[in-house]
Amino acid sequence: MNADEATTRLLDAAEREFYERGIQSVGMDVIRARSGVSLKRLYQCFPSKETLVEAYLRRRDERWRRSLADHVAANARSAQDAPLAVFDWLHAWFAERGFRGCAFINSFGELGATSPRIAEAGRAHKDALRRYLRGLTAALDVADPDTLADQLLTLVEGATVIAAMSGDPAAAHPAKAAAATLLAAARTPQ
Amino acid sequence: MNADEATTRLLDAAEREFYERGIQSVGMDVIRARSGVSLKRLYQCFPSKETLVEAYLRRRDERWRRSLADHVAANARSAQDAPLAVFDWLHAWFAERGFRGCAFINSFGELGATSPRIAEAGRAHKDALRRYLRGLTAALDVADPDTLADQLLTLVEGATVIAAMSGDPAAAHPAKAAAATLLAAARTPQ
DNA sequence: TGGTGTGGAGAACGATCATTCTCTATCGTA
DNA sequence: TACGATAGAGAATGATCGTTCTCCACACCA
Repeated sequence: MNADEATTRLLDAAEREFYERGIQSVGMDVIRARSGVSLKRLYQCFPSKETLVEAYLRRRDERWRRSLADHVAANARSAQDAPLAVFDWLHAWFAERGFRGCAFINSFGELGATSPRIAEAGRAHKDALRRYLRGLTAALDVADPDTLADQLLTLVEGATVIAAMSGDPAAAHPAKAAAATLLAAARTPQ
Repeated sequence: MNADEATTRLLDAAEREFYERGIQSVGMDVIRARSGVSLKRLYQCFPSKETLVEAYLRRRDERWRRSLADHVAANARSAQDAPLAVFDWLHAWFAERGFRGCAFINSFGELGATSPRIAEAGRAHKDALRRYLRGLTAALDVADPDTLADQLLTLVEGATVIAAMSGDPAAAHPAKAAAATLLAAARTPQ
């Protein structure tokens, strides 16, 4: 097995285990066992657990945002419809087997106070998501697209937290309805 | 020192340390040192770390919700204003020194998959908050107060997560503005 | 064929942690 | 004052974890 394949297998195992059970609950030996990569190779690819966690978060960030953007690009019928498609994608995500909330919120709560690198990875993810939503609202004819994007971001995060803790994917519905109301109100200022 | 005082000091130390640094990052010896309660007494009051964590969460739940309800009761000028007062209280909370997000979201992400009791404490907190918000929206003349309460809950959770990760208390502002828009729209169905 | 380096398996190390145990001192009571 | 129970300090225990080290097998090259 070459170093590239080992890296991929390590990140796959890390994502599965860390996301499912939390970071501190998963030892490096579990990563070794689930990836089939020896400990020596593991520490060649990632010199510490923290670097492995950071790499897991950064890869997940990219994949998560690409999946969201792809869905919105493929399913939104208009620029006005795009922000609502975000919540359809969220609902599907919430309903996935093994959904356990936002990996960045979870790892931030667990290690944000201890590890600046993990805290920063979480901030980077949220910033990128905010930029994406601003891109969607900038295409609309509304007075304050940035504030609207911040409101949508608030709904996205809130729905994710509620879906995770309640275990009910329907948490996406009030969020989508709220987003629709905000969009309509932003289009027709009093 | 009697058992009651020991319990109080233990819960005080637990809340300070667990909230600030996360649960798994704080050992029982730290709780002993910061509370001034001996290990023997500690384990008489709480037979395991998990029971201490659960007690910390339940006490924090009550205090947090009472503080919110007191603020809203004291500052809301009308039933229509009450939901917005929630976000003023949130903003003040976000600006507190040592604010580090919602203790229940954090502990859920850290240990929800491992400890059913901690997961349940988080659900209980969110359910109680939802009931409180439903109480506020039930007093309004709106078509669907329960859905409105769920939307407010989504905004509350989202603002809390964003404020924690960004470190910026201003996350309360777009949430409050969104709440105002939703309230106005609920009062005047098209 | 012999030497060298790489990789894997897993033992070893050192630290930390939850929990329990030991020893000693203190205190209320007769 | 003498005794029995209780409490505190902190050592001990047993487990886990991140990380490193040892040992051996195998492949590549002269």
